[in-house]
Amino acid sequence: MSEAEFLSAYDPEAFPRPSLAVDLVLLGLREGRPAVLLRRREAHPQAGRWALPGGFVGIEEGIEAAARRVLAEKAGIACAHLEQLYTFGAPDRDPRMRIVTVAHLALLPEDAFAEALDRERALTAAIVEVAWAGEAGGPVAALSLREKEPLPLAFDHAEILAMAILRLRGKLDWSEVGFALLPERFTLRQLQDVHEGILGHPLNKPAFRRRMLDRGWLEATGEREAGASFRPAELYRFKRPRPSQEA
Amino acid sequence: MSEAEFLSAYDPEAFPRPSLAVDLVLLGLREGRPAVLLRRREAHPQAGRWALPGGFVGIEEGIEAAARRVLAEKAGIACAHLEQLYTFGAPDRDPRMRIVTVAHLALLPEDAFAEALDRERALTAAIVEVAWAGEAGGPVAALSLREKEPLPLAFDHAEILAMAILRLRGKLDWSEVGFALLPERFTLRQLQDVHEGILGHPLNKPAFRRRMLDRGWLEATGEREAGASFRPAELYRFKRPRPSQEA
DNA sequence: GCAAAAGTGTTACTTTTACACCCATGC
DNA sequence: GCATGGGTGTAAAAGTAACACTTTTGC
Repeated sequence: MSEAEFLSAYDPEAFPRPSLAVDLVLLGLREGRPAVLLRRREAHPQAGRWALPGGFVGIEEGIEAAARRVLAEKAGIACAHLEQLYTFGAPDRDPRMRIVTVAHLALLPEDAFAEALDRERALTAAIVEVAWAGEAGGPVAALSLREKEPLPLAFDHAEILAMAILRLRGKLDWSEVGFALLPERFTLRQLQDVHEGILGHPLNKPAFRRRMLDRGWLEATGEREAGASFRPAELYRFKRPRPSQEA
Repeated sequence: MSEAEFLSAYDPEAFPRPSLAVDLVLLGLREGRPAVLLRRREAHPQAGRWALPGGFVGIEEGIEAAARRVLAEKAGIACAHLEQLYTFGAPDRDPRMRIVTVAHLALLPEDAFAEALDRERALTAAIVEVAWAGEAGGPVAALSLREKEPLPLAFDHAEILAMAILRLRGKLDWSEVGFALLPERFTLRQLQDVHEGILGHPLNKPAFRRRMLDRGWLEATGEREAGASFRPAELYRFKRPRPSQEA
């Protein structure tokens, strides 16, 4: 039997299959704390609970493509840092049917976060309250912006959110993800605010400055921040390092 | 409409779905280098190429459960360190049909690796040749044990293998995964061999010893290695740290 | 005693941390 | 000139790397 013959004889419907979805943790910073964009579920199941934006993966659609489509359709965002987080597939995670979801983490600078919140009326921002320090892991809660009341999350989305925070904390200071939460030009103080917001604790200023500058990621623009009643800070730009070179 | 009514009206067959599989990178060390267990594909597609052991996820089966089942069925291994790696779902990764696979990394101590290789005649060991240093990333090759000839890998399995190495290198020295590649009792030299094999470069002995001992992961057993014609090394045991405590 | 590898002490070096201070700007 | 936050110098501390050396075993 040739490969072509084999393929034509193959029955792709032989076994029942789970549905495949993507869910997005749309993460930004608000009031110096991590924040997510959530949708209130109007339909069953779990009507009234808050869910991460998500959608099914099309039969001819790549997984990242599906995530980008959801990003565009549900949040109106054309481009953002997007990475695969983890795949959640407990048989009972959704009562409708077996749905396996590939969770993704999308990082939004403060203005993109605010824009999406303005534009998409279905989305609500929630502060992410992290009850643990460092990379210990554990539960997180989503709090409403104003009343700071907990918003109950749908399905296993609290777990997904917790993993997003864990991942981000883990790679923040050795990778370049931090810049995805900043506008194109930013001050070192803004960069430090991002790190402090994600890590959940204050950092030493001179040490932080030097670490960042020594990484070779930053390029001074020569421009300065405007509108402050004190010494204006220099604006930096993220300089993508040369592709790769190692010994 | 109540939640119960909604659920009974829901049609789970509304859209075509991808098939969902798990693939396992069964990683061990052989001749001081990383090695994987592969199956030669006898059937189309890609007959003659070498594939990671894998299988479909049952409709009522959790993803990790499926990975453990494949571990048991295809490698005869009841228990090993197993972690989810990444989900691969390019639409054309398998010519039969759309198959999305959740790749996993399983770590086998040297004897478990050898046992699985002996027991399961369908499995072949291959040395993983890593062409890059550190965590630069890039292509890897699978070489036959004896002739050191490259074994062509099926589908996107070379990519999966590369990601397994990348992941392992990345977390080797701050996490406890290294111990998953060792028997219950081991010498510091064996531990160093594991690290050197995975990282692909030699390490300084006193520095390595002290780092490991200072981590608080090791417990001296008081016993000593036997059968050497030189000073026998102390045997240590991995001591799981207290669950978690942070400031 | 010799060979081989285990295991340790010391020094030098690099990176990180902390504190203090100076600088530039708007009011 | 004063308040405010930006930015830098210096010194202490911690962690890492390298080397030389001692120890213990089988033959």
